[in-house]
Amino acid sequence: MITDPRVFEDDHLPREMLHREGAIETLLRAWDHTRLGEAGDEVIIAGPSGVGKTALARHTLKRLGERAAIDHAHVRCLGATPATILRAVCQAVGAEPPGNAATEAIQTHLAESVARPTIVILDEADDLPESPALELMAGVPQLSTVVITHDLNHWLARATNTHDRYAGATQLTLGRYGVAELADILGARARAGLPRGVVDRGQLERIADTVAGVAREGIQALRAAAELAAERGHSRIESEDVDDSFEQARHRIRCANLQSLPYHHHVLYAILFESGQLDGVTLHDRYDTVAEAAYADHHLTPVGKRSRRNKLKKLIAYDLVAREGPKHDPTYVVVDADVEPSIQPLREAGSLK
DNA sequence: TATCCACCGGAATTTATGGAAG
DNA sequence: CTTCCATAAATTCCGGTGGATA
Repeated sequence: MITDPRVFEDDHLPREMLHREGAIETLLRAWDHTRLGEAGDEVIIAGPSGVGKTALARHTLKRLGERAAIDHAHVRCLGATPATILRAVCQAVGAEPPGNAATEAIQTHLAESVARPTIVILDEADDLPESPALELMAGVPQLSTVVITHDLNHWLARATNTHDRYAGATQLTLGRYGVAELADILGARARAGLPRGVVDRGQLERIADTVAGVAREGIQALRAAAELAAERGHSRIESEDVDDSFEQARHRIRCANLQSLPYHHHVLYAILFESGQLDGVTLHDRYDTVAEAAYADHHLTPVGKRSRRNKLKKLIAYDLVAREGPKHDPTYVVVDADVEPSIQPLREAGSLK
């Protein structure tokens, strides 16, 4: 049923950004100087997950690129070190620095390589305000940044070193879409990626309403509904397909999340999956008894308790595991029993008591 | 109520690894 | 070949927290 799968990819850029006209104008104004060869203003875009902060920045930058000579870079900053960020920018302007240059050497290298106005999108920049990366980039003429974060004030409050620079930035806060607005957006995706007439306006509005205006979720739900309809042999999307689309979309994300994690996480997940739920003490005990067998034919070795806590936290962040019960001694439970572990490290290590 | 204990999670430190320059 | 710089993962250290116990 899906005629163009790319339309539903997370990083797909639509030809038009519906209902963000004002924001686009604001951004273009902030970058007006680039047409004179100067650096643009600094920009901060804030708002909740999945409302199109990144898409807005990329889309507007693309438009700007059609009429001005600029370079741009898109850096995902989550967990990135200052050197990693500077390196990514270097790469975007076509000047790879030596593989292990000192951080300051990379900055010098970058300053020499930037030949025209350059705009750097610092995506997932919530942890960035304290980072030396900002100061280093501030020292490069013709370079300006777009900071993307969830909470504008929280970010500014922590930006001590570069506060002056960013306090004067163009600040944009995006909210969740209204039901009608998001339905428009979903309609555009449907026209681009689905056959005519397989979904109606009422269904789009229902999706938009259920996901509470979060575009990313809405788009994935629409895709899931189309896939379910195809599996069930429907010639168009039925309401039962919409019913099940949300769980299907979440399920897919969870499976992908689990697959993306390293082996240690899989061991912990498999242990939890075996029982469905465990308290912290039993979980650690179980890990200890099972560890040798689980890691036997693996180049990795079992990890200590502190590290297990971090893995567990990651599993929780990925919505694979939840903590329930009192804060003190909570129970860890598998969120989705249909997400199967990829390993069974426990078979040969005896059964549970 | 005061004290104790086990776990949580932030921060600093250690360890392993790898590329590049001298 | 050795040294320098960097990253990533894991461990150590430690203060905070909340339930249990005397």
